[in-house]
Amino acid sequence: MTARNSTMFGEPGHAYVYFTYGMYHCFNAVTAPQGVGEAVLIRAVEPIEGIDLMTRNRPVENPRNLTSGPGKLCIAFGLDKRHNALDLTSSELLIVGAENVSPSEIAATTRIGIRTAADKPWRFYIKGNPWVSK
DNA sequence: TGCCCGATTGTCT
DNA sequence: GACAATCGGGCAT
Repeated sequence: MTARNSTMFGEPGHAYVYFTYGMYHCFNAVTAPQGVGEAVLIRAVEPIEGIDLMTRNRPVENPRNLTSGPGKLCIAFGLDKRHNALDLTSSELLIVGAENVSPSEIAATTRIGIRTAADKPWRFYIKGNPWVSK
């Protein structure tokens, strides 16, 4: 645990937003009890509402390019370090509800974009969904 | 105090 | 498919 990643060791259900590559932010959800360093990186989302606002934040010609990466979706959502440690159940930044996706529709593959533990099957997405990151 | 590199992205070839 | 952009954290001196 360091000062930078301390929120990942904090209360679950909170946002963990960190700055990387000198120009991008990554949005994670803390997923383990306090004291355990665990979080899930949101690598991509399917834009449904507020697409006009997202496009203003991140002008792109193809909507498929709007939120199809961890850095991209933070730009489109306007997320930065100010949102670090926000409560994802009761703040301005929420993760709500869920589509009724059955486990059989969810694919698990090896992780991408990293060197450490790249062989772990910890990358999850809805099979056939065109909004998945690459 | 110095130095390397990062759950990336966009651009150019 | 290779590479530059860009900067603060984290580890080595």
